[in-house]
Amino acid sequence: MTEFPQLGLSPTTLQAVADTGYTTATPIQEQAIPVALAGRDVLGIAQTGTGKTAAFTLPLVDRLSTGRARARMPRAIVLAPTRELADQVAESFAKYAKGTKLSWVLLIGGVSMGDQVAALNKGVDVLIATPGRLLDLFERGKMLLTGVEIMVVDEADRMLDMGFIPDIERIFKLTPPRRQTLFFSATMPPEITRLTTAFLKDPTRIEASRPAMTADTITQYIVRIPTSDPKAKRTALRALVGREDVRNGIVFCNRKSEVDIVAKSLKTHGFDAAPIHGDLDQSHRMKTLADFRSGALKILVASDVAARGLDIPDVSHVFNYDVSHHADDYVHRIGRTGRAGKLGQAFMIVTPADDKSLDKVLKLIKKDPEELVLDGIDFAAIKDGPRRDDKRSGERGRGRSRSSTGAATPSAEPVDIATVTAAPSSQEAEAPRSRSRRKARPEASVEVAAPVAAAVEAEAIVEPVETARAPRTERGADREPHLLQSDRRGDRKADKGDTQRQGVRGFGDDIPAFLRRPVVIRA
DNA sequence: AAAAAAC
Repeated sequence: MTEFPQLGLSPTTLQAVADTGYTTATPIQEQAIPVALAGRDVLGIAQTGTGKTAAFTLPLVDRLSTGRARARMPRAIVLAPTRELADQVAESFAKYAKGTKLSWVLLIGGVSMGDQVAALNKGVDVLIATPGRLLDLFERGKMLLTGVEIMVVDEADRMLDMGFIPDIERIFKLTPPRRQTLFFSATMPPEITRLTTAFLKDPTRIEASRPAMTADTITQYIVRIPTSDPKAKRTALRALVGREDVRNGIVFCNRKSEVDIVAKSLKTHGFDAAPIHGDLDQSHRMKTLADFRSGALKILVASDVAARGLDIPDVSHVFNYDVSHHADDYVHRIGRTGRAGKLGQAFMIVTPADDKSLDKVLKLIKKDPEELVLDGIDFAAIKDGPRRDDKRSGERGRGRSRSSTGAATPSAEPVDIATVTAAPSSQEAEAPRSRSRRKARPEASVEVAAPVAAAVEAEAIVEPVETARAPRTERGADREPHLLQSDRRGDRKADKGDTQRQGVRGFGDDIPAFLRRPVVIRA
């Protein structure tokens, strides 16, 4: 048990810590803070919930508080994989840099650049950033990174998953080699090891005592249902959420479209729920998360954007509406509950189609969660019941379905107070032959107006020639403007109508016949 | 089978 005052932090920083109410350092803090204060590199193998953020924020604040930033010359960078995590780090700065003159700015995408640029111009000590926006601003000449004294990389293995490693590498190279680096990752796959050997100097390796694969504070349950029909799954979910005493809970889905549908279904049935995923605009994401944190929102329906790292101290329930395809995602998801010594419960709805994924999860967690049986739901009736018109649009997993989801009418689905009882063991309920999910949507083929599709084709055809003449820049800003405007997202809609008249760009009046034919792209 | 991240 180490108390914060023993770690060598300055009185100002210690005061800020005291104000938060923390007195005892976590193992990762206890080990990393003295090393970081001494100016040495740290390689921290630790997951969220171990106090990692404070482990780098505190020494960062302490070491930077003596100097002052110049315009466009930040002194430190903290990189995080998602916008929400970056924001979380910024909150940590707000707490711990309180008594200092340090300034910081959150550089993330999805929000206007104006304030970010203004802060850079004025001079800001710490950039807390996602890689894309940081590089974007750098390329626009908004800052120099030659004055960076400390660089922090958080959740490096997740950055790897997300394909950020080249960006991280690039940012490393833009900062001076003599900088101090604090590098954190929950796991150390080879690619991450390569990065650390290339960019860290004689780092002190610190391993936070590996928390058990899943914490003992989390009780896990499996809820098997006999069909993977989305409507049946939603019914099961609502029954489950309804019978639990949910103070606040997160429902995880595998797809963004499903997140929307499930959130809507819960709302329609009177639950206080809201969706969060990467297609929602950033201010909306932030507000939803803030509401959930403050308790103003009870149920967060989320994609895996919220699976890792988010630190919400007191989540009572996690519901896995879908089984994660990657077992480690499951561990991260349920890790949103049972935090800070609190008790949590995690449920996973399992359909016959999930066998493979479930096996992987069970193998990883090395536990055998108790099985619950949802009584009182007639799954066969849901599946085979009278087909309503809007049902199909609800299942049209592509684009926005106009007429809401099958769940729009409360009476449509036999919901209600299904009772849940512990099952003796394996359950005999045989799965009615589950209609193959993907086949059930011929709508998934999309008819595309000829010129648009043609433009898409045209890229493939013309590109080699263009490339030979003048290599494109990586980031797309300087693409040949006369060719393919239409594959840029924002332009697509506009072009659809226009190109009909204009023909296909780049072909003048001589459009090959095959480009004029309607094209069907299969999903 | 997916999600995330820049305009």
